[in-house]
Amino acid sequence: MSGRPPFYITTPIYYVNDVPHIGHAYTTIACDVMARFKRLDGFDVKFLTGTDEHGQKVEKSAKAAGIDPQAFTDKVSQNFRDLTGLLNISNDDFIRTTEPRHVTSVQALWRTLVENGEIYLGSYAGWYSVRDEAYYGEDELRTDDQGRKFAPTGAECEWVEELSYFFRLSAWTDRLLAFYEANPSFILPPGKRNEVMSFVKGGLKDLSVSRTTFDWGIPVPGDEKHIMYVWLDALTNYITAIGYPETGEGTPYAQYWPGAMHMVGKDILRFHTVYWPAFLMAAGLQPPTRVFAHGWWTVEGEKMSKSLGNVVAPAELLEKYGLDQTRYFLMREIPFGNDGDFSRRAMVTRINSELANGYGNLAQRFLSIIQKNCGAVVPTPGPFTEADNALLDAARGLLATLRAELDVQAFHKALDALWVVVGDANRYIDEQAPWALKKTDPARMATVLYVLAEAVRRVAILTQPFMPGAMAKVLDLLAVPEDARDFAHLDQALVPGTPLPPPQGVFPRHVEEAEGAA
RNA sequence: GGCAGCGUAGCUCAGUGGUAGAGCAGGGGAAUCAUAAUCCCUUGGUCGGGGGUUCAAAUCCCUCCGCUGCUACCA
Repeated sequence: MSGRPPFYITTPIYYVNDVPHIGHAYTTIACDVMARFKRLDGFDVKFLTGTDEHGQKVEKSAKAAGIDPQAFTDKVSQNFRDLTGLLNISNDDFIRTTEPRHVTSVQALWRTLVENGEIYLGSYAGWYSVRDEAYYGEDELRTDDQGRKFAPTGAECEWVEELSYFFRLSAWTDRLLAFYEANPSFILPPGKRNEVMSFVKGGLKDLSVSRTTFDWGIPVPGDEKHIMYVWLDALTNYITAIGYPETGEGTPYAQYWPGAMHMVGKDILRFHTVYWPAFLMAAGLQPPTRVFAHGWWTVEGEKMSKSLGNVVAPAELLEKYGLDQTRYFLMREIPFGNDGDFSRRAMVTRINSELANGYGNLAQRFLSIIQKNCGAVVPTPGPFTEADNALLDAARGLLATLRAELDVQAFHKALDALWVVVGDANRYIDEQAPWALKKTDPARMATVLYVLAEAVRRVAILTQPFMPGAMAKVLDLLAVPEDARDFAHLDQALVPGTPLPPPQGVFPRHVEEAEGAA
């Protein structure tokens, strides 16, 4: 227990049947930036990611691979665990829906819902596509000359009737709308909130929450022929990880819930903003605080797809462009929440123009003057001029700006604000021209270099959430102690006389190698 | 079809009533500490078309064209 305010952030649990791609990396990196920012800002952070491992598709894939589902998921889940290492993700936990703690949690939630009269046994009938794992409405289907029915996806459908448990979602329409009204920033960005609200306003039907057509899932307590609906299973991971069903005082649940923020792709927005709050409220629990739906990346202007063969593997990017560069690009290139395009050209432009030329070169130029002319120690400043204070004030103002931007997940704006100060610093060094002061006024030169070092120290501390590796290097170059790199130490200025190591490039320029038209 | 949104400089976008903006790209210049990086100046738009309200519209209203999202159990 600590007095620090709690902050709980989650990625979706990734479906193990997928191969990790840039989209997974994007979601996870965004969460990592939030988590690191909040930690540096003094919050007690819990950051969760993991894998979703149940369902008919997994069962089939396992069968196709000739192994049992558990062995199969053990194997593929590791792909996502590896991804967190690759991306330097600071998650505190990695949950798998096949873990005992999760089975316990989901079954407890189920029992509570049953006790509360929110679940009843009914029967579900409709046109079902095995391939799509989905039911379709009569009006959606196409009938061929032999009377066979086909889904819009082209998959053949069959009439299926099965016993199923239902969740009384219809009863929650008004209470959900009231919840959205009372919590305007529950769903971000605002456009998505409107979509969800208009969907709910259209009225909700009860939701089938169990299946009997396959086995790979969590059994319904007391009626084990039934497997729980995948979303009831999957969504519950967010409270499993904080110890549900233990919710009493002093538990992680009591500490972190309901102050949770779920980061999701726009495709799974409804499950998180309609079903999930309804499940929770029906169980007498509170909905989370924030669900943010981000957009999708295209690649060189085209939709990413297996058939096009243009799926971008995270490892490939990291190898080619570097980890922090990739993290920076993904957070900077498009307004968070919008769709955007990933292009090699844009990537290289940002790396060279903003990282290498803008930031890296700035550090290199004043650090090398210090190295050569100030005895390789933090210079001793004299009185500050108006120009000095202007730059320092700009750097001092960043914390408030970043807090406000990250409060609504505006990562691109946060980076933009940081780079405004980088630009200020580049103008400042040109205007002050310390290389000229070297001969005319060494004391003034020392002041200018000190001001630059201080400004860059602040910028570097605040940029850590986005590029932890590179910023650690910058802070090393400024000899900032490792325990003085959180936001509480922003006002702890550099100490004149502190020895500085020889400067090293932090962001190398990216030079395209000659290569084929790949 | 219904609901919502978008269409502003070559590209990506900001700007929601008061003489059109940023970054990148293009052109010219300065400087030389630095990763041939930086800084300054600059070319460029009848703000999708048309109509209306207003002293004044990219900004409000109507209409047309084009594009996008959502429209339930498709990870």
